Parts: sequence; structure tokens; C-alpha cells
Amino acid sequence: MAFATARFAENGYHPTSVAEIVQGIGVGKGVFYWYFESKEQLLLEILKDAQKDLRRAQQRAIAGEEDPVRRLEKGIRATITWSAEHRDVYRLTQVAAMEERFAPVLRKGQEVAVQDAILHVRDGIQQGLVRDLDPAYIAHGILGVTAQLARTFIHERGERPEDVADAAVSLVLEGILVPEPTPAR
Amino acid sequence: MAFATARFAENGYHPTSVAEIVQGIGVGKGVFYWYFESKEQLLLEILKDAQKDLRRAQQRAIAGEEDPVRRLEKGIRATITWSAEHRDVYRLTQVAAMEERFAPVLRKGQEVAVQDAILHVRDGIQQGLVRDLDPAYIAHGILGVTAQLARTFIHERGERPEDVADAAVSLVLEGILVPEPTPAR
DNA sequence: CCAGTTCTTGACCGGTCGGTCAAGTCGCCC
DNA sequence: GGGCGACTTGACCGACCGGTCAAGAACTGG
Repeated sequence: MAFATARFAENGYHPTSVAEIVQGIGVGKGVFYWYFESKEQLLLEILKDAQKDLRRAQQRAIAGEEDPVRRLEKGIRATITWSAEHRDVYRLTQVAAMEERFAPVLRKGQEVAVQDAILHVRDGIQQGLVRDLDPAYIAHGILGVTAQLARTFIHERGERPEDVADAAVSLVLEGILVPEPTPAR
Repeated sequence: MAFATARFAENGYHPTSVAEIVQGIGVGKGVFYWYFESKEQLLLEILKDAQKDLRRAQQRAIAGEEDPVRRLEKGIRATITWSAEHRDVYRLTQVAAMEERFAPVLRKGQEVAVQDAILHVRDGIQQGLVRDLDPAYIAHGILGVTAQLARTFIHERGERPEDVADAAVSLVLEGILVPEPTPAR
């Protein structure tokens, strides 16, 4: 699965043949079909494993943190750190996203992340810490910034995960505008 | 090209065969290879056309606007509107992104958008309107939010482009936090 | 009405793919 | 040692793919 992950991530799903995978690890094709039902099942298992692993990392990161905004922040940082440590897996999700067969799994994974985020956003709104916008928009906005910065600055440019995480958190929390002097207060 | 766009967007690049395309529009295979060099060239032309069209829409939207922050805002709105009107084209870019052959074209297109945004971000910083962060991070953050919200709320959930654009602009500009009372001022 | 160019057809080709399976090999238990 | 399930091999299969091309239709100018 590790080898297949690397090949899929680099080559794409269709261009990577089962023959290439088994040859790469030095076994016959029969071994592949002894352990996996099909090429499609292989990718599905890889994706599910990856999602489970990322979720675990996120949960671990926010454990014990009470403040909902800081939970969001730690989730963002954990996501970026994880994606830096699993470059090929992260890229694989991009690969799988365009295949209708794999979209449901990916959507489910993202939906889980969104629901987690929405929870903290709701808490934040109730405590007066977060602006009273639709939590779903906020959650997806957070995911969007995080994924884009990770993709560009970690995977394409190889910058330090901490710096990227700092930028992501800063943008998510405060936006891009210089704060108004808030004169009417 | 329109038919192929729809098929590629729905099925993916590899699963959509040339035979399927020519059958769908009721011509022989020879016609395809009379007008296009290869299947790959077809997709490249579609992508280039789409990028040109999107860029034109963005330029038209910000024309005549002086304020850099409002230029960014109008760019965001134009992007979301365009992506709502060209659902399949937009989805096609996701499809093409995982194919190494098409990645350069897409990267170039995104790089153009980023450079445009960076320009306005720099202006905004110089005029004291935008926080003094790395313009590249800001620009990619803007793209990330915009793309994610468009993908989720327009393409998957069919919400009104104006509402999605409002949310994107609001998140980008002000972040998610309730503004501090700024006591130390 | 014909010659020549442009355009169209679809059978066909070499190649590759995911998947099968008869033929083993290996390791363990009796 | 022998019998049996667990595991492995790779030649092979049918299907399909992108691309070719001989054949001819349709149009054009003279």
C-alpha cells in the first residue's frame, strides 16, 4: 500500500497499472489479487487509512484544549503538519478527487472534518469569540485556506510547516484587513 | 470542445475515450483527428480557452476600480460568478490537476491569478489598508477560500452565487474573529 | 462536368489494461 | 514424510484504448 500510494500520487490512478505495482515490489500479480479485491479497492483502502490517520492526528492535537478558537487553530496546525509529513498521501487525495468512484469517500472524509470544525465554530460564536456567520461557510473557508496554503507552500515550495501554519491561522482568524480603529464603540 | 468538456468533467480524462466523444456528437473518428492533434491536445486547448475566459471576466470586473481592496473583492465575486456559470469547466480544472501533463498549464493559470492578486495586495499594504503579511500567502489564502466555497456551495449544493461571494469576501477581509475592542489605542 | 482539394468515414492496428487461473511452492500439523 | 491449506507465480484472456489510413463523399473553381 505504501508503494502504491507513492505511484498513484506521482502518476495518477489510471496511468499506474497493477503490473507496475507488483513489479515494483517484486511479486507476482496473483499476490496482489490475493490481498486486494481490485485496483479500485486498493485505492479505497489507502484513502480510508489516510483519513483515519489524519483525523487521529487532529484529535490528538486538540485534546485538552478548551478554548474553541484555539481548538480550531490547533486543528489547522495539525493538518498542515500532517500534510507535510505525508506529502504523497496528501497529493493522492487530489488525484482521487476527480474520479467519481472515489469522490464519496473523500467527500465523507471532508464532511467529517467540516463537522468537527463546525462544532468549534458554533462554540466560538456562542462565547462571543467568533463572528456570527454561517458556521458551514466558516468551516469550509478554514479548510480552503489550509488546503491551498499546504498545497502551494509545503508541497510545491517546501517551506517550513510552522511558517505556513502561522500564516494560515493568521489569515483565518483575522482576515487580511488592517483592523479598524473601531471609533464607534 | 463543449461536448468533450462535459464528458471530461463528468467522467474524468482517462475514462472518457475519443470514441465516446465522436459518437456523442455523431461524427467519425477521423474528424476528431482532422481538427485535433491528439486527445491530450484537445484537453489542453479546452483548458487554455477556459483560463483565458475566466481571466477576461476578472479583468472586466475590476476595470475602473481604484481601491485595491475593492479590486480584490470584485475579483473574488467575478471568480465565483464565473465558476457558477461554467460548472463543468470549473470541475474540469480539478480533473486535470492530477495529471502531470496538464499540471503546468493549470499552474500557469493559477500563477497568473496569484500575481494579479499580489499586485492589489501590495497596493493595499502600501496604503495601509491590508495587514503587512507576505503577499503571496495572502493571495493564495484568497484563492483557497474562493475555490473551496465555490466548489462546495455552488457546485455541490447549488446555493446562490451572490450569497457565496458575500461569505467569501467577508471571510477573506475580516477573518472569523469578533474584532477586539482594541483597548490599547 | 471534371479535376483537385477539403473533409469524413469506420474498420483496423499495436499496445496496454484489469483480472483470471492452472500450476506450482511453502510451511505447518499429524 | 505426507497431506493440506495458505500463499505465489506469470502466461494468458477479453476488452478497450489512442491513433492510422485507404476509401470515398462533398465542395470548389474553372
